[in-house]
Amino acid sequence: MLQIQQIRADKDSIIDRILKIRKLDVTSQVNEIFDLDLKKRETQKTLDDFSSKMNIISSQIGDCFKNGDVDKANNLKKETTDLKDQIKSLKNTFNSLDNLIKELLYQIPNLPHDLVPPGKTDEDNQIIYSAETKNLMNSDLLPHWDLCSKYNLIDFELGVKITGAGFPVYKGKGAILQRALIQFFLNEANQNGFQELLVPHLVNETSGYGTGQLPDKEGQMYHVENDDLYLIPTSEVPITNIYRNDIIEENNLPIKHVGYTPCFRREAGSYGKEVRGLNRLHQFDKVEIVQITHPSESYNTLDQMVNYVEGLIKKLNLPYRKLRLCGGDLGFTSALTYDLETYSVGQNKWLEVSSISNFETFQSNRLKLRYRDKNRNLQLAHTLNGSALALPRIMASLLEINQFQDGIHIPEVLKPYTGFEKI
RNA sequence: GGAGAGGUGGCAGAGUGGUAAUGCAACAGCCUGCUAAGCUGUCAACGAGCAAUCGUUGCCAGGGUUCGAGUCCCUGUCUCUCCGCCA
Repeated sequence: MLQIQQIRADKDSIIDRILKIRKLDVTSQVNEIFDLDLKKRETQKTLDDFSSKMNIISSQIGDCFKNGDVDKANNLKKETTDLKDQIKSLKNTFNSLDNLIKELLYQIPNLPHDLVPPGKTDEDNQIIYSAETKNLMNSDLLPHWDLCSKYNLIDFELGVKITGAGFPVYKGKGAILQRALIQFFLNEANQNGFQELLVPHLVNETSGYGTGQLPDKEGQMYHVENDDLYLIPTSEVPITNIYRNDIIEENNLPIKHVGYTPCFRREAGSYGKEVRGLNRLHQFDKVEIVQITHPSESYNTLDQMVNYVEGLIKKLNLPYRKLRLCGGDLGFTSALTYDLETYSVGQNKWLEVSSISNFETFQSNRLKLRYRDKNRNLQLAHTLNGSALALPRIMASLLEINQFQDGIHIPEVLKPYTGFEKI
């Protein structure tokens, strides 16, 4: 959530920027917030004055009772009745203004960074690097779903039987390969200074708001109504929320975590070949890296994280490309996002395997995640996260590009983890 | 799931209706050959003011009673103990 101070200071440039880069018009919401904020502060001033009067009278009454001056006390009591009503109604006004402002603030997306290209759809994303794919195309190559049934690696039908579409069952070497990838990603992250966490797969409503999934993506999460808990759509939610309401000493920054969890997404509205095979699932595995940094460091950190994830893809020998997301494609909470996509030779298309974002203070403001600076003042920290990596599409690309007459060859770096060299 | 007890600042821990003691830790300043100690202040949110500063709020959350609530009442929630169930 944007800080109210930003809107007070410079609301027009916020409106401009979101319109120009994200192609989203928030004029009326921002102006309304601005006006309501004025009213809110006015209300607080009167409320404070009245409360102050009330406090003074109350303590006078206390003194009177101590001195046995009951008549005077009773007279003073009469004075308070009016005051009391006014305070009550001012408080109601204040609270409803406060809630209105919050609701509206929740609807304003993050301000895009200078590097974000303007644009509406994924066609406006900037391609920063792309592997050459011409030589890779070959109509004999099978898509991964065919490979999965040919070698009995993943059974999509079985998942339908026991749960529903989008919940595949991994079998035998398919399951082992999946586990090997997870282990590989976790070990690499550990070696790069990310502390590993194993976190809950369900979170409460507050956590959902903390990282911004709520209210923006309400319909995308599975909701357990009996206990009012949500299945996590990414481990970003539990990991970042660990630091909700926390104050971190400046010299403990940056904080670096890695976590593996399954992720659950309802993916309402998805259909057709977009959801074929491993392309889009309701439950999938992901290793996620999260960092909390000093504001002055967050963009360096973002670059490092992107480099790190690129390194993983390179070690797996997968052709990939790197995109800088345009305003329209940029997530609600993000200020700058890079996507990494690996090439699917069996489908002749790019698959998003990682999304790495800097949220600046957008999440930390909601989370009240702060650090204490050199002057002992509290400042909002910056939060970042990225997939490192999302398993299903890596699996898809990997199976497809390593298919040969004699089977599927396991990439060199994974052999120690799988214990076999070929499927 | 049933019964009981409890939730107070970074931590520890007082406080049963009069406006949050005290200790430890941390930070800043002062003081003293050095160190230790000592003294003073700070340590949450919001608002007003150029500022020193001032006001309001804050004792798990939300309501209520009262001139006044950490304290009394109601609801929720979490923790602990006992019982039940269980990998």
